[in-house]
Amino acid sequence: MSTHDHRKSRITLLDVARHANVSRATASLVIRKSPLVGAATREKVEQALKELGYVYNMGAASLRAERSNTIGVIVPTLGNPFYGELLSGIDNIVGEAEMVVILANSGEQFSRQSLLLQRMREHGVDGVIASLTAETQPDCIEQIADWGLPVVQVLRHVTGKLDYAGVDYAGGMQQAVDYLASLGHEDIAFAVHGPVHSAYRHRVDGFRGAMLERGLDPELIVRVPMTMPQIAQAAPLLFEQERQPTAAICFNDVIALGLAAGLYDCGRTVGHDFSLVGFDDVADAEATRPRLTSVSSTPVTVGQNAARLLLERIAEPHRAPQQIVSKTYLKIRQSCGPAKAFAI
Amino acid sequence: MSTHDHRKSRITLLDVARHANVSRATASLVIRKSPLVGAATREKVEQALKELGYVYNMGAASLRAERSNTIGVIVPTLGNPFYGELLSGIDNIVGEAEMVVILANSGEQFSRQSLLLQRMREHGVDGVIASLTAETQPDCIEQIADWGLPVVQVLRHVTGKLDYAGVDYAGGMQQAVDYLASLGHEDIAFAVHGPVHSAYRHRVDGFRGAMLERGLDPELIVRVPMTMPQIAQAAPLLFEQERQPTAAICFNDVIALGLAAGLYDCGRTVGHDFSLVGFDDVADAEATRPRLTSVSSTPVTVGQNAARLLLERIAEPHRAPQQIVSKTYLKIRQSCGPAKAFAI
DNA sequence: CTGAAAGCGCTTACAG
DNA sequence: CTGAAAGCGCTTACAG
Repeated sequence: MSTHDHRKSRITLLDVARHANVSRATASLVIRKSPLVGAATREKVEQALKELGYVYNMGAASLRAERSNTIGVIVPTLGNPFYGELLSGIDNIVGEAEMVVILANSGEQFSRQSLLLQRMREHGVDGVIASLTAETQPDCIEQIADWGLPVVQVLRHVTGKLDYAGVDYAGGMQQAVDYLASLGHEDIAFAVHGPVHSAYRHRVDGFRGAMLERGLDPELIVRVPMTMPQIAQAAPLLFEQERQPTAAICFNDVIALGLAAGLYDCGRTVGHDFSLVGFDDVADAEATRPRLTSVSSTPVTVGQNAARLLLERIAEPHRAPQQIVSKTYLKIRQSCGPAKAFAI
Repeated sequence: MSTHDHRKSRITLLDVARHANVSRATASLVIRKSPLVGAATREKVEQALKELGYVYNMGAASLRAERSNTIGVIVPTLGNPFYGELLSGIDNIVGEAEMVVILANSGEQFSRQSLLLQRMREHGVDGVIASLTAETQPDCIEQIADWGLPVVQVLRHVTGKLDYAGVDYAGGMQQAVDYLASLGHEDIAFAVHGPVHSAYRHRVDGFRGAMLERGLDPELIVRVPMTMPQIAQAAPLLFEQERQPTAAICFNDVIALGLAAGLYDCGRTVGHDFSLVGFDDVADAEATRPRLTSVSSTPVTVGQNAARLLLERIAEPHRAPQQIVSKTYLKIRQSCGPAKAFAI
């Protein structure tokens, strides 16, 4: 193959060293900003570096140093803007540490996730941040840690033996329920969808707990489809329950936005005839009318936490597993109003 | 540092070869699925691979083979869901090729973009897909190609000397203008924001061209802010122009969604009092009421095109620069209605 | 179809 | 503070 025949033959550290009249080891020290090398020598070498247009070969360095300055990130989807923000947060911190992220998308498929994990291992990543699929068993993921590959779980918690950065979903649910209750709502639905992972269970448990605490019926849980138009069409489901809810909390903003649209289609006025609380507080929560009240789950912060946890773990492989659970906060806008009796 | 002392000492190809009673070169051939090796030998080696739990060391292979099976992707932001979909498309194709993507976010900053490009080069990526910042000059990016690093431009076109995968923005504008004109609109605004790059200019030029073609005033271009709430607040700007528009085409759906909200706040009924066409057709276009009519720019497809172009370029470095410009299509929903005279 | 040798470009002890 | 040597784990010609 002539794949690389246009590639200029590489300038190596040895070339630089010769040009500067030092040994290769010295040049290496200069590059890595070691304090062991004298100012004059450093100067000479840096000059040579520039004159020759030297490019550091991370691959070669990795091979020797057994560290690639690369971390893997596995997300279950890139369709939800929430994950874009999470990635932003991760990218911030990883970039600051002069490392680089290898991104992959599992599509919520366990088998694909395994493949990606394997691929990342072959690429020699220094660690992995993953939002694991619902099917992931604790031993599966602990085994990866046994490979010597640090893993931090993000958003979805599978095992207590590994680091985790997530969101206090139960607390968020509590905030949503408290708020609706303060407006007089008693029949509150919880609209959910998607695979049943820890983030799902924590939300459901949080909802049930908060409702029970107030002596309210915690069983008004309705499952809706995945895509926007389907969710909108499913809005009438809310009223086919045994008890008629006057408000709904949504698993995420995708559902909230979809239901808001569907309720509109049914002739309901959100914030007046019916109250709606979203979850995540994505950018578009601000763009619908009425503006969507939503529990913010601060994805950028969660991403940053996960990245910090991973960097710390890499530096200190044997410390006890850490957890950082971010508080949510309720962003009150216009989609909720006081409860009132109304006829269908 | 004891960073890696928990790492099991690695099984190498040599270990495998010994275990299978063959030479290292033979084991290497088996791994790379070369047809040169006999079935019996292959069997033996594959057995050994499994028994020892061998993990391929891509880093070592890269060093020797001068190919990392890694490609770099630089996006200007991760906040817009549009880029999430673009990444999905890239990830598909790159993953199929058993390669991996290194992701970075330039934040629309040229200096950061330069840093990232350099970093990717040091990591030895086989090529880069980049949505370049507005300040990027042709020579800057051509120089990168001179490094021997294949680059494909995505969405934003800087130079004809390198591959490009994009969208027929001018065609999309034509579709939007034609559609609004067919509804009787004559005073059509174009709402824009953000940095002035090729994708920006092509849209503006497309708008102007399409308007002129019909003898309509092409100068109703209004700049709005970047964030959702600010855009909504800026909606009245539409009516502070010399001529009162009865419709607006938006640079992207973020603007369209923001303006739709702002128009609602002004007491206008979108699709009735005022017509709105978005651009990109993101998921939420389906979720607002009235549903947003939008020019779809098929981001997943564009991502796939860019990735294919890059893989081809890597295989064939000397072929002429290619361009793949995807057609847009108008997704008609509910946000446009017939033009009619109305008093403010 | 298989083997022995060299080398990709670094970093790491070890001397001095 | 600097240098000479070894080696990270693979692939690549080159023989046979």
